[in-house]
Amino acid sequence: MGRAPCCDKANVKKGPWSPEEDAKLKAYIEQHGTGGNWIALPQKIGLKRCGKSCRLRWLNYLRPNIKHGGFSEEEDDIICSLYISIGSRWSIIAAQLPGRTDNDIKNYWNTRLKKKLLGKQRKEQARRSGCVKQEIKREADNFMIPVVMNQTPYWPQLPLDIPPTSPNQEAPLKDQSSIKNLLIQLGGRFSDDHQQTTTTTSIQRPFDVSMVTQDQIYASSMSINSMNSTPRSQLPYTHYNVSGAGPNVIQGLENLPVELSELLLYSNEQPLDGLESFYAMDVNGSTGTSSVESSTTLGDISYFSYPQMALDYEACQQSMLQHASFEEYKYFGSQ
DNA sequence: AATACGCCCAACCGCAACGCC
DNA sequence: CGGCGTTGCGGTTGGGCGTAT
Repeated sequence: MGRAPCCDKANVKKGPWSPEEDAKLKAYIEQHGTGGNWIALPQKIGLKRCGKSCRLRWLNYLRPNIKHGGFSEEEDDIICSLYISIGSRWSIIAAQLPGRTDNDIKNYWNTRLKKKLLGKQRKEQARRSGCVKQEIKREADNFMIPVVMNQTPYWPQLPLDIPPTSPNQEAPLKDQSSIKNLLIQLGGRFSDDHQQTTTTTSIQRPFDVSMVTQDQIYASSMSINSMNSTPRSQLPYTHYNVSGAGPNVIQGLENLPVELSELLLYSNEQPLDGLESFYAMDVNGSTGTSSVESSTTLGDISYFSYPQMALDYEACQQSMLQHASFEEYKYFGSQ
């Protein structure tokens, strides 16, 4: 027997809301609030709607100061940057964009931004010759990669020495610098924040797993997960170096179509529109290539020797791995 | 003009977290 | 501490609309 439905599905209206329904709901909430009980609300006001549906309608459409469409370049920047850092945590991303709803951002990402970014990647990819793919595969053999657990690629969530996140850090980020701070904690760097970033992060990667205890890894994992309402996998992760370890394939990606794997490997090679503020810098502190929008040539994967950039690369890979669907592969990877 | 196709977005669904008893 | 109801979240769906053929 399954869970009891939240409402009598046979007796609720579904589909688009009428202006009358909107008016009823809006008037009631503006006057009385939600009463802390969405389930009971539709009955109170005589709406044949599920409580969840009322809540969604209010939050996504009727609530004051909601903006629809017309995303600015700055908003694009923020969405892209946060997505690369934390993935599809739409509610968190929406919290940084006043007037935007998670649903709106999710739709915007899925229908436009993602295509914009991946489309650019594909263009760049197509521009490059097949021999370049060979090159990056060879270089990838020297990349520190995560162990596959239960056949599911598990990419590290965070730098090991990020300080524990305080509850205060869950407060909404009100401005670009706050967002930068968040991204810095997550491994990003910005061209105009050299001094700050070099002091707030001191990532040592690739690292020797033998020097890190499982407890440390787990504690770090938990600290970053604490930023999010829903902790992700809490499995400890382990790195090992596959240099000279046989198959010419990245562990953890072998179950993915090779084109997708390559797309992931390409994912930080060229500038992406809307990410201008999300820069990495090299060890000399000069503004330059970023993990996300690196201009690093394929033959030059020196960013692996730059700890920060290796981290950014991982973040990008992780994000792509976790969120690239097979449909994307079919669409982008087969063209 | 008719039809097919693709895009966009509002809304739904299922699940996990949360909170109360 | 466990059960249950509610809330919040992210993925998915389906219909409207614009564009291409």
